[in-house]
Amino acid sequence: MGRTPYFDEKGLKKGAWSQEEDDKLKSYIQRYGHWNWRELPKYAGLARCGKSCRLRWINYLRPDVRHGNYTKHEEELIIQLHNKLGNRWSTIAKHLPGRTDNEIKNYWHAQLRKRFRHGNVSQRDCKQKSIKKQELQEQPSVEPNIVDESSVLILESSSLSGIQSSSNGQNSETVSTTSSMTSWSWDDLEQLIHENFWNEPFDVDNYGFCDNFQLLSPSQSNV
DNA sequence: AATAACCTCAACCGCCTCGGG
DNA sequence: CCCCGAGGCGGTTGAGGTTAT
Repeated sequence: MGRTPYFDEKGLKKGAWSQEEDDKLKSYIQRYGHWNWRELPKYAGLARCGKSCRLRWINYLRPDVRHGNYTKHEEELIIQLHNKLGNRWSTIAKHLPGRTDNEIKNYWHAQLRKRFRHGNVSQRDCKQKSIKKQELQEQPSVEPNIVDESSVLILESSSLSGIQSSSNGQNSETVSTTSSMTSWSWDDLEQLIHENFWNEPFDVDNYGFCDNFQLLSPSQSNV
């Protein structure tokens, strides 16, 4: 995947990175660090702009970057955090160790696309029909901050059972809850996120945490 | 088997923020 | 203050892969 490599008018390479470029960037940063992104490619022997190098390192080459499927736990966290924070992907990413803002953003948009489809309007259809962004935002069924009952099942876990989606997507002191559930402050949520991530072993295929989740139908979830 | 439709995600673009001069 | 450069961020694009017809 990725874009076809090409050179711009300044002779800088754009598009997909080659293995050789990856190796150069990685070994340079591991040896000298990224002291100046604009100057770095020159010293690393790369015909790339600094921005491109920075993105490649942050989103792909960094040793602590984790790729692969999202757990139900991560999925729920993203939904909850997005409801709380909106499109602040970098902030959301800070709560998911090993995940990058770009990756989370992509994941979220993939989820949104499912919601589009449930409303019989795919993003691709929208693009092809040149529907303007503003027009999209005016459609109630595609409001990104509202958890769509028809397409997103609210996950209930033993540890997160009190957390429900905030319906307005705005920042508030507590995450809204159902009437029978306890309120969660933002601090509680942050603490929970932190504890779960560092205490739970990570294994995508055999993630025991998932066993604690119970899928609720929209009517059950009382959203 | 061929084609269209859809999905995924790496990468780019442009704007914003912040710090230094 | 104001300007400028660098880094950071969010939105968007586009190409390859997958699934449906």
